[in-house]
Amino acid sequence: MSTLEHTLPGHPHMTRAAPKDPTTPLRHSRQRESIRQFLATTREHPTADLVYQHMKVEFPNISLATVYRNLNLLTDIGEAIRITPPDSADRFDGNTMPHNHFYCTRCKCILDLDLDMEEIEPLYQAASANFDGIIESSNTFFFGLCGNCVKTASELV
Amino acid sequence: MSTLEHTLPGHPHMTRAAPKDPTTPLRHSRQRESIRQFLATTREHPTADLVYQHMKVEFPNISLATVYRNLNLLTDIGEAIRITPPDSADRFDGNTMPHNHFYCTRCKCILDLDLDMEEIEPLYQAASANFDGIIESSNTFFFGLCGNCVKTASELV
DNA sequence: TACGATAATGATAATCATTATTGTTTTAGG
DNA sequence: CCTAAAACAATAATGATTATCATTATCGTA
Repeated sequence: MSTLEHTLPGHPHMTRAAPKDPTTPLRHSRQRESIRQFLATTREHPTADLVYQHMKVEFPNISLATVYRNLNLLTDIGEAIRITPPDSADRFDGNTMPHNHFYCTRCKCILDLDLDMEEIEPLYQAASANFDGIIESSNTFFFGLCGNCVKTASELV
Repeated sequence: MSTLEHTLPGHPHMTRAAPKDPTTPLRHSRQRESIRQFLATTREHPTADLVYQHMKVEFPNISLATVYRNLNLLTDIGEAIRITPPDSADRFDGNTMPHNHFYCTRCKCILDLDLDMEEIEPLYQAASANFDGIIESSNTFFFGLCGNCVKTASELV
């Protein structure tokens, strides 16, 4: 396992939404379990609001706050990854294996990139070299047009 | 010049704040000039609000909207870079030379990283390889503790 | 030098994403 | 069962950013 596999997953800001005392174990909740499940199966990198819409099927009166609470919680405990695009709401990804993301500037979809994380390792090393702090993780984001948008754009000519 | 030097600067979302017709040249404005100047000289990667505070010295009744408008405009025309941290307001950087950023998860400062952009090129190539869209730019963000925070943290023991 | 078209501004309302608050319901251990 | 507190739903509040609109500044031209 590379160093990166330890350090890359998730954005590192803590917003624990549950027990005051972080040593007390989490209690079970059907809502959280369902959110976790949904993230585990979808590849759509949904926003909090999309997760909310989806949860309403099973829990007609779930609260948006509950969705946020649990997305933050899952992110904090490393069971989800938060993705922060420059111009829209955060997305969440249940796939915590280190991987990279692509952001389509036209349709604003987020796609996984099939890019070996080993590629990033030297970058990480190089960055740590002449830096007097401690680099704990890195995150590479790619921008451009997704396949669909390229097709659509060419049809518009 | 590498491909990257063309594509890396700035986040690629357009929010033009000025002329309806983008072919008409920009008019001069003292506020915009001052904002541009401030970005050019500072290394602090200020938020819109910090720019606003700074501008108020010279323009006591400048509007925050004007600051946002011009920061967006400068970003659009490639004279500034927008940096979007995962948990706080956007920062702006007048240095449009391709470079990377470090984000301190403790004090939330943003620092430039002395990392040769050549390091990133292979990553960019690799990402483009098996991807059916068009990758136009990439952005690598590093997280961790800055030098000051490392020092402070060790003193607290 | 004044004039007119419109870009740019200041003031502020509106929007959007997210977090905080509060009272109620669930969970899980005794 | 009973109870403490975790988790919830509902919703108010916050923070960042954008939209609106009436006024002012810029700049080419009369």
